[in-house]
Amino acid sequence: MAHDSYDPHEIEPRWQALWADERAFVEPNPPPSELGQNERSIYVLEMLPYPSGELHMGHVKNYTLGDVVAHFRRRNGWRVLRPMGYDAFGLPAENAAIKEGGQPRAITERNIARIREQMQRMGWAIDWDREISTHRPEYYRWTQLLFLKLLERGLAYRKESLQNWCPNDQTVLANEQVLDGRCERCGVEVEKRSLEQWFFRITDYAEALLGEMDLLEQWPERVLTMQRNWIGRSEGAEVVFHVEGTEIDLPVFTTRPDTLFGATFFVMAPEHPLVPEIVAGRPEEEAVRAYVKQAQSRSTVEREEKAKDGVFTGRSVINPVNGERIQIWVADYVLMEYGTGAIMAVPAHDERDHAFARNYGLPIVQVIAPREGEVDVQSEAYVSSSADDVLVNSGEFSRLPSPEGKRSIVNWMSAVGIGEEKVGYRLRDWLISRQRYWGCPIPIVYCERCGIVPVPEGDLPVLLPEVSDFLPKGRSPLAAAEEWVATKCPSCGGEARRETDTMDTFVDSSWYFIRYCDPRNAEAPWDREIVDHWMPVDQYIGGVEHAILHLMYARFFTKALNDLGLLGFREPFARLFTQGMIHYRGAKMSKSKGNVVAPDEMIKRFGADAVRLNILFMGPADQDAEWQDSGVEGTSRFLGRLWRTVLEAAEKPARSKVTPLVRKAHQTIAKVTDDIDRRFAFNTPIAAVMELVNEINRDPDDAGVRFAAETAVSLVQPYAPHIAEELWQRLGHERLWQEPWPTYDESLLEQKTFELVVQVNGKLRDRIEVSVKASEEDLIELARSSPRVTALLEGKEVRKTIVVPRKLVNLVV
RNA sequence: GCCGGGGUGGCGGAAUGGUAGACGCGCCCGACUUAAAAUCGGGUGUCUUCGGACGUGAGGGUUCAAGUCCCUCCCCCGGCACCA
Repeated sequence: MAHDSYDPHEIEPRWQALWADERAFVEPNPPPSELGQNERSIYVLEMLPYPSGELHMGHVKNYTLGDVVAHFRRRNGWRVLRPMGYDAFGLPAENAAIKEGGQPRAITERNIARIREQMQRMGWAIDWDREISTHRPEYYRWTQLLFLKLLERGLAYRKESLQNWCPNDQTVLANEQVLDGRCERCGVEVEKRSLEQWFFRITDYAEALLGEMDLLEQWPERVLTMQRNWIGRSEGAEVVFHVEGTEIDLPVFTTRPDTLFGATFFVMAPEHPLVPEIVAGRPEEEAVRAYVKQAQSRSTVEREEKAKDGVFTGRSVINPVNGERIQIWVADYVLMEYGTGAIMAVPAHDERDHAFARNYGLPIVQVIAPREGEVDVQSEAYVSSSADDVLVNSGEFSRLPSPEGKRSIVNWMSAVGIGEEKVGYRLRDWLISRQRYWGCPIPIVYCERCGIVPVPEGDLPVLLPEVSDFLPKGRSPLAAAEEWVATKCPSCGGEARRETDTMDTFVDSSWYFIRYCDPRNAEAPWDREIVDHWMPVDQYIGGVEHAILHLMYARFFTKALNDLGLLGFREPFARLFTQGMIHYRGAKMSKSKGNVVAPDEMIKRFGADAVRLNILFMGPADQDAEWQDSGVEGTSRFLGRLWRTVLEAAEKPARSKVTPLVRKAHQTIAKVTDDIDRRFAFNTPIAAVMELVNEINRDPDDAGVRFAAETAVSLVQPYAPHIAEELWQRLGHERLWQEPWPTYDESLLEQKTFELVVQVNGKLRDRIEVSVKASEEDLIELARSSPRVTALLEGKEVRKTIVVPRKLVNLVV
């Protein structure tokens, strides 16, 4: 009988409408009496999308992965929280407003409408009742409240310091947003500017961010490594050097206290605040001032590339371990941002100090020696962290092994009060101020009398006013909104001005996963009981590009909110899966490279199911993958084959006979279930279902055809839900999304016979079809009597026989 | 330099220490068709004297048996790096 042919464009919208009608994927919060009973509840979350007008392949991969997990869990009897929203503040909308005119708000709303529609066309099983967007007052009101909570606890603060400034985007950037001295967004080289800005004290959490990685057993190693690198913990000591002839003490941080006796000079960063005081009134003052000025005009990149230079200050410090006078220099190879902005220089054992010493003829004294052999520290620094090294020229500490030397010197220093153990971090506090318009206003007022005054919680939200000019001018466009800026001090009622900077958008996305649990709460950012019911997120899925930025900020927020008593957990994301990127024509698929394949185009041609199937069939989801133009054609062709195969099978009666096809179906259930659940592999289940369908076509008269076809449809549902529902219905059933996940019968996993592999000396010599009931002795006998084997055994003695039941026999001669 | 992840046909990739290359793409042959598309069937690692031999970045090792475990090395990708 002839069937209609597979038409995704007819099927897909119909089922999407039905899912919406029947509220198929809406998961309301449990009633208060059931909060906390969450054994069969799971929170599946994918990273919050930025709503550009266009869905891209990265989104398709991300949300289809989540979709498979969500469907799989739901059909296995779990309550699944799977929300969606938009990371809607940010520069692109503002830049679009500058370019095309209009308000960022309107542009953003338009883009959200478009991307939502595209997502709905993908058929993702999302609870749209929980939709949020970070740019709406109902959301950012609470972002502001959380800022105030952090402020109250001393975790938000304002300070003046040298910051990364992007001259293109006309705003400061957090350290995390600078790559190789360039703006992570636009690629322009960043400058240094001294500005007063708002920070979050993430460095207070450096230890927790490292230590509590234990709670993240399921995170990919590479992400943890990146975060560890970023935090950059190093153990050492802080040692105080006294500046001769002044009242000034200068502390330095060193990881090598065992080299203290080798400190032959001292270096301060050009930006060190005490440099002017040290040289004031001295003959060297002019030269030092000139050097500092020159250093400040050089970019970070320039500083690194040039030879190490510096200038003598005319002053000396006293080396506290041996009382020796050593010269103080100012040099820009010492960074103000790390440690104390000053170092003790040990040229014998540090390459940088060595280069500097050679340039200026400063003394080089060896204090570390290998246990055996000689090194010439005059020609090259001896940099080694070997436990076999010993101290030399170090007074009473000489001849101690290096690790012991470290300990002894630190102990002695803390006893006499000149130094102590100290841990240093590379991590800096998170700079959150942005001199841009389209972001969450910082709820702060500046009053001449009262200073920095937080906006009272009851006055939130501080609404973002509409302005007409978004062109960046080095200060926030909000500063031009005079009526908005001028306000009354909440504390004294006098004249005051609002903070005009907005928050980094990473603040918005550092707590959205919490809001999803209780998205319509108008009294508070969330109800803790509800949040503790769903959170932490059981399975988080997203791009590896957020390994440091978003994932570290969100971890910090969660810990801080936990310390504030607002949450009952320390880590936001229990399990993390990072997907690989999509490449096309040799480069990462991206708008800026001009090599995007629009999912929308693909849907128009092949339907959402084929696109979904293809993106996961491409390869292991955690690896980067090259987009193949012919790929979707392949999966589309498979869906056509599935369609025809199932419709033919639908005409056959259901029988309960155990046939080879029934066994194959059970094997496929086992394989698909294990792959999705335990291995988190999404490409191989598709191959397994393809195999099953091929098998059905190979033997369409097998009595198990109908069962096998139903199994194939059921197993493919998380990947291709539209065609699966349609076929399920045509097979005479109701709603497949509500159908329990198929189970397999362990006893049917084995075929009646198997192919016995016969090896001689480990080499494949023959394959024999054998009943699974054959005993070991039978197998050996069969193997030995194979004609191809007897020829090889001729005149030889079998020394050893290995039998792997139901697999192979290996005869060793 | 340090840390992490990789390296398998023409391509994407598959393989709890047990048949290397499942599944798909591409290509070749055939069927259907006036023809084409679609679809269906068959073939497709390399070499071969058609018996086989060789083959998972290179070289060693463990094992009855290694893509898989161990050692040495090469290459590619990512992170960190003037961080004291």
